Amino acid sequence: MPVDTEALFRMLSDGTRLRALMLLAAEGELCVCELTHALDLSQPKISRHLAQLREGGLLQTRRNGQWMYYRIDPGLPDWANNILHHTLLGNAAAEPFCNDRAALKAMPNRPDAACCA
Amino acid sequence: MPVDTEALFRMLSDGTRLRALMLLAAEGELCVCELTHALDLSQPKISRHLAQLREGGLLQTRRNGQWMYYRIDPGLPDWANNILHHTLLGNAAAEPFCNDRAALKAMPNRPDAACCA
DNA sequence: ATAATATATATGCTTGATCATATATATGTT
DNA sequence: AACATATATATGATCAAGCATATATATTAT
Repeated sequence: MPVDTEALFRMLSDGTRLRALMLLAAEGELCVCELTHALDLSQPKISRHLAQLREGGLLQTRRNGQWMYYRIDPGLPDWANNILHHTLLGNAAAEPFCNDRAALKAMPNRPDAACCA
Repeated sequence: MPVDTEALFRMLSDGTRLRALMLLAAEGELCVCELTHALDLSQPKISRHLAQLREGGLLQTRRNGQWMYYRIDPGLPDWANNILHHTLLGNAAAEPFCNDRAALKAMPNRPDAACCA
């Protein structure tokens, strides 16, 4: 199902989902445990919001062993990509988004997605 | 008070507010009765959402006689303007936005804002 | 000029719906 | 068994709709 305008903004209107999307927009692909660590939130909370984003057509998933990787759906329409892009541009340097990226970089024992993509 | 990212998206996540904002983005400045006619919704409902948009820092008002005119706050930060701009670009031709503009054009006895701006 | 009325807009109040969180539990992988 | 992830349920909070009503401005009549 395609993303409609109102639904996209509803997805972006929650802090947890917005942080997850910005991190994914900046990093490309992340598993649930990386998002849980970077945003410092409970795993069920993250998982639930990721499921919403997937059901809403914003994210795609890929299983790699025990890890479930999420990425922004590459088939999003241009206007939706533009909105994500400008949101990242306008906010990447601000809290909490910059802090989330720093926490991700500092995460010990990150599963290596590149090895089996 | 400045607009923060999450609050902006919360404003855009409601159909009535989104339609009002798109119409204002396209037309520049409109009074409550024009919005009420174009969106074909009750006056209290429109007025409620316009008040939210004003309190959220997205709209400014100007009284002209018995009419209250609303416009998008010219002092919005660039990233917020970009988001409104791309949202309009990506959706102006689709329902319900195109229909709202048509209904506005067809409105009889529109108050003339230009005469006393 | 005052009073009465009409029009435009805003705002309490209540109700029903939606939504995010927390906790607990289940499923799937190594 | 241990880890990663998902889901079910309950609860509290937020939110939008509808209605009635209040305020402000304009118009008309006396």
